[in-house]
Amino acid sequence: MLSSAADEADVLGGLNATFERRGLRDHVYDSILQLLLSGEVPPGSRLSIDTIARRLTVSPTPVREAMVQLERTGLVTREALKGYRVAPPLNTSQLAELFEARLMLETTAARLTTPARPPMIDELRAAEDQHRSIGEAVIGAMGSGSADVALTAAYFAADAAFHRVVFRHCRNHYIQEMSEGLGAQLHRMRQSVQHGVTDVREAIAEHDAIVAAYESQDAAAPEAAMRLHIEGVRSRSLDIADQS
Amino acid sequence: MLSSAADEADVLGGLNATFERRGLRDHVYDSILQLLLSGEVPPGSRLSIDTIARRLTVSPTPVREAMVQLERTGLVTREALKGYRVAPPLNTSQLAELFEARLMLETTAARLTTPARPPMIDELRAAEDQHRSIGEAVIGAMGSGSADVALTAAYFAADAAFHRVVFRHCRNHYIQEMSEGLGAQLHRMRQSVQHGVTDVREAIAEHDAIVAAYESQDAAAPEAAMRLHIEGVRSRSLDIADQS
DNA sequence: CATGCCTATTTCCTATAGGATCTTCAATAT
DNA sequence: ATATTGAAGATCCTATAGGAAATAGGCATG
Repeated sequence: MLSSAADEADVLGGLNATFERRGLRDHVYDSILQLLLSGEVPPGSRLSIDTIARRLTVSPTPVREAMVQLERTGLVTREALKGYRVAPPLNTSQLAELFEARLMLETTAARLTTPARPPMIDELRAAEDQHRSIGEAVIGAMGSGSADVALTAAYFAADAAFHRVVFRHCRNHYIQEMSEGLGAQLHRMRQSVQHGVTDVREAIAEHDAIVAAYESQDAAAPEAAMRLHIEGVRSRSLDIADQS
Repeated sequence: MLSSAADEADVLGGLNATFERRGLRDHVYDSILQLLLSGEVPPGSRLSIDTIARRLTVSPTPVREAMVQLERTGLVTREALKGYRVAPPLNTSQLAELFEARLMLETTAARLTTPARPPMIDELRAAEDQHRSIGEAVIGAMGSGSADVALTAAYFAADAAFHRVVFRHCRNHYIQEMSEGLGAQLHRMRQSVQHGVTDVREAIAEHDAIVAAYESQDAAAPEAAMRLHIEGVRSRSLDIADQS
């Protein structure tokens, strides 16, 4: 994500290091988002405006604006005159709705990217290689019994990157935006499930099937492969959710 | 402690119906939204924070929060240190993307509401009656050559209400939210096309076909009818857009 | 002992003020 | 005549202060 900024720094020799014209509001937004996605704050916790402002050494106004932005993503809830709270975890029915929406988005994106252009297949294959290598590391760590937080986070990031390749190439800003909107909810789900990742082998196999479907020149194959993958993730996740 | 509050609400019935505690921010949001949807402000106009604040006799802070909220809907654009502007009109490719996304949402919603429960069909039929009556008034006004702004606004509202019935009954908050997000963009499109409404007869016929499809007990019929409708709206709108 | 009421503190919400930045417009040099 | 430069005005952005509401705790009462 920082690669473009790093490239500029290489060319310009780090001249305009602090020339970002992004306003203080966006930095505050990133900080709070990172705090929420890290999972350090349990759901239902109060997010005091000026407490956050003091910890970031800014005034409450930009914090308030970042909160409005976060409210629309669904990560925080707001009650008038009572402040903001971390959104409660998703229940089973909300989880089902989330997967239904994701199934719609991913299958549509797969259909819109068929037939696939060569650069997309290259990117997809590279993303899957990354996903597979990290996934095998996760499997190795599972054998030793240690649940590495950073490793699972990297795994989820690689998985998300794989799917993002498809959305990026479907050339539809609205669908892409909807997908990113669901991304935050997905992260919220993973926190609530919390038992780590248990379906690495299945995910790798299904991703490989998706890549193969794009290469097969069959017009209906990518959408079908993507549907199988999302439905597989859904059934596996709902099983885990039912156990708890 | 929570049970007592619920009991009190039951006992008191609908006594405190209009005591919404909605903060000043939401009122400002509604005001600016109405201003934008009215079409009085041309695209690209600057939306000065404190000018709006003075006209609404509030402080700039709630206006700023409402702007953040509007920015995420795509109705206004923000440039750091340069302020907010009314979003520019949609070009042809954006229009195509918008209809592609809408096609995905509406067909999915139609599929999720099949088979239809009786109350939904009743609501749908009532919404279509409303749409038809207003549509016939629009046709009559077109014959006399007068383009009534309020009448066309009512027509678009009736059309949106018809589609909203389906989304409300598909029981998926995420899809419903996405649909409402596209609603603002749709309104923006209608302003840019601006030539009034020219496909009233086609829209009424296609809506009737949708209702008939729900009544037919054919599991695939509603989605197909909805697809035909959206594709019809798309081709008619893109034709108009190409002419201009 | 349980319940309702009252007060104090914390927090949110709005308003106002000052510093930094962009835009506009006029003047000047080429 | 055109492009550049400079300053004035307006606007945005951030910080601080005060009023209003909610929460927590203590106290009186049935």
